[in-house]
Amino acid sequence: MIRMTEPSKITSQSVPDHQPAAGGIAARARASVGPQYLSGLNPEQREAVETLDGPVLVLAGAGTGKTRVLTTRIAHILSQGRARPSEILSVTFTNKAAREMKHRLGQMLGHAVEGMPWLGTFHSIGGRILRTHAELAQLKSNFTVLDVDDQVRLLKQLLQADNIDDKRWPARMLAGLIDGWKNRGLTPSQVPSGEAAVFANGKGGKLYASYQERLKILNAADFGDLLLEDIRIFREHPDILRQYQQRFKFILVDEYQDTNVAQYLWLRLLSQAPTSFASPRVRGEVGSPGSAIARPSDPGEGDSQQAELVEAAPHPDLLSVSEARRDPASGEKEQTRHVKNICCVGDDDQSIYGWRGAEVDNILRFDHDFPGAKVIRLERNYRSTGHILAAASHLIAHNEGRLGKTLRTEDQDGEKVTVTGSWDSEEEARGIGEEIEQIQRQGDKLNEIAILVRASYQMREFEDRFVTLGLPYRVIGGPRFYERAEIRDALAYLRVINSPADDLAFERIVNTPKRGLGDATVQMLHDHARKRRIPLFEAARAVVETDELKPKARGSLRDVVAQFDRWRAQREVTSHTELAEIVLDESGYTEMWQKDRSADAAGRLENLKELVRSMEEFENLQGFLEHISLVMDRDSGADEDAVSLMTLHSAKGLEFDNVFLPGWEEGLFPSQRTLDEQGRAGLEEERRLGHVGLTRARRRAKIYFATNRRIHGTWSTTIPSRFLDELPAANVEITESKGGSAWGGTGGYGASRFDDMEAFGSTYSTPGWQRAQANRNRGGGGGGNGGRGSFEEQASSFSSQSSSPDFGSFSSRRRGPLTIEGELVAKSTGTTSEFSLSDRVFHQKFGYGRVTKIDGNKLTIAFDKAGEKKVVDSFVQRA
DNA sequence: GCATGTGACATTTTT
DNA sequence: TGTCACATGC
Repeated sequence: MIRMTEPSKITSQSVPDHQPAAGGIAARARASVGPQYLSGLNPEQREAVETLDGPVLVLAGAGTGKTRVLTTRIAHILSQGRARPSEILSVTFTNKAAREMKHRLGQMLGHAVEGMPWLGTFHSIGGRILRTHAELAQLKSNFTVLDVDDQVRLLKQLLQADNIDDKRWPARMLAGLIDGWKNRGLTPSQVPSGEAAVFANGKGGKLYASYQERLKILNAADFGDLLLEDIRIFREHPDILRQYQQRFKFILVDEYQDTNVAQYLWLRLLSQAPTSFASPRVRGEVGSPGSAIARPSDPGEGDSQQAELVEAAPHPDLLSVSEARRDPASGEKEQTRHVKNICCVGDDDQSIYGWRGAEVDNILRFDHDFPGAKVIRLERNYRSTGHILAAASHLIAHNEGRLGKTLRTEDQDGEKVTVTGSWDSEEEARGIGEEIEQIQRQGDKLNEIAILVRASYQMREFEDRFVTLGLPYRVIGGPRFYERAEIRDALAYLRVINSPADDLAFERIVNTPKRGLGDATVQMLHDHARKRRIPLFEAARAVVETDELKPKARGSLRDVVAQFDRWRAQREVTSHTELAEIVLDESGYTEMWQKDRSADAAGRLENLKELVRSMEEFENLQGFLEHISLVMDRDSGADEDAVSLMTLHSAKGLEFDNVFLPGWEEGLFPSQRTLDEQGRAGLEEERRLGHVGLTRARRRAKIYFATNRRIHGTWSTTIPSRFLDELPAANVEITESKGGSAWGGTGGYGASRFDDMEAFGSTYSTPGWQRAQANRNRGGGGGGNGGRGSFEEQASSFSSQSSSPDFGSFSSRRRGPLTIEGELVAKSTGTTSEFSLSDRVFHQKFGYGRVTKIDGNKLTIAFDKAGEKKVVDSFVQRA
């Protein structure tokens, strides 16, 4: 799997990163919790583990064993007797990371993990703290955590109530703004008025305030509140803060580069050593809405933001904070004398969530925020071969705002990173498909192959291709489990049972499945509820006693109310899992999906079962609902051998032997939109994304760019990404597109295109091309003016030759047999298909259809919804 | 209240 | 191009 030059260290070093060492570390650690667990560490890792006192920043480059350091550090703290498990606060961003840490700790320590109650995500721990002190945030401890969808629906109602045109001012936008404010630690009164004014002609701030009010009435909190309300409580109740400060002897933070301001503040408050007296400083001195402060990296925007902030929001917290940030002498030293043992692990070069509020600044300024901090760099990479690492390092070196690390490996050079140009995105997909088959023939597992795209719309082409090839693939990412409609519906039923005041949940399911209770009815209920200041459910109960509704709706609504009353009664005598089954059944919800003929109905029913199954892990309905929105993960389902298809973002933290990186073109990657919106900072983040992509690869990294890409239906000509020029020539090899050669042969297209392929290879790094880029960057993407450089002129002349290079026009020019499809048929065609013409079939992705043509094991199927597709017969089943 | 048509719109997404 | 949200018509 991993080849390195020092065999003796290989196992000890790299195995825990990939699989449990058979009876190794875990067993030894259990036998005697001695220093054995330290033995496999390199000197830097060891230092990161053993430096227990004071603030520590571990800059852990990609593949340098960051999780290992974190878990070993915890083991070390415990084995040294410096703290009990319940005295260690250990936060991650994702449930996956938290689980991974628990798992590894379990291996090292046996059962001690059970006693690590404070290892979890920021939000789950924040939520836990908030539930403990809910009343201080005007909530009950059983408050509901709203997801984005609920959030938006709630905001929509507020907009309507305020007569704001939600076409012009979409609720989603407001949700984004509020989220952003919360990410920055700003309560409604703290939002700079300039910013609050950008929405709906100055109503933004007021809407934020009324949104918060509504949340309290609904006994609900959104994700942002889980941290922001903690911060507020900590600030307003120093005694409570002190309690936590005393409890947590050690704090560990994973992926520190991804923390936002709120998370920073939260950590910062908790990381101060408890003072014996209520500190008069706690309020003013701690914390900083850092993003409101100028980033050193983008002067223009930052300055104005800061000016605006200071001028517009003379909130004591903000002012003292910005001063503290700017002037290290102002009280900060004093304060940090009391900073306790906090260890943050992260990699500024992998900060790719700036657009979501992550502050690279947090990591860049760590030693400023925590003076006296020890900074330890992990630079030895145990993952990638030399060429890959060199390419990634060289690329990221073009960024200016970074702390700087030099990754090194003792691995061999391996294969060079390849860069391949294709005529268009279809050819790119064909070429990659072919290379994957080749890799597969060499005996590599499909599980060790990943395609990492910048934007999810790129996936489609690959999916189509893989479906025709019969190549198993899985898409990673997409909607999370609890975000799926069927799960949210089911949860809504349970929420209404658990908390009759949950109007959002009630509204969601009152007419799902359809019961003839449409907008008019719901509107009526709303009026009633508002007039009498009661929840919707109670309004419904009252309204069915009147004759305000038509008989049909009235009966229907009466049934709903009666059902919920019954279910609530049953709750006392039935287990929560059973209750869930009863509810889904009696409500007609399950039946609704059983009747549904669309392709994903079966999957939805499966998800519902999975939901009920997952409830067993919780003691009761209440406990389940409290955690569901925070800990429910999408199912990974990595058991079968398949190629992974995902965005660069979701690839962070993963690794594969073979990594394909398509779509390295200006506009797509780096994304034009990011460039437009974030300027240079955006470009650097895109570059980090490229760095993340490359460093996912262990043995092979392959980059692609196409000259023509279809974006939203129309073909447009693109130019290769500037990042290609930033790769080091010595570690990169320019290759030809395999997909292109499939047409090989004679005649106009194939030949000229092939020539052009070579032109790509040699042209994209010429001075002319460089100049073209420089012009483009300066000139801001106008139409085809002169002086653009040879490459694009060449490219656009191609596009005029073929205004629409779609599959049809190509295949009609095709001469010889097409090897890709030929091979496919030949491979498994010995068996004739078990299907016959006009058979009714079902396909996972396309749904139901009828077979219209049979060619060996290859079927042409006219799908009811998806139209005509060619599909390998093993992918469909009889309907 | 529901099915069908029409227009706007299109990154990345831990919790 | 394809999806999704809304509006119109039955």
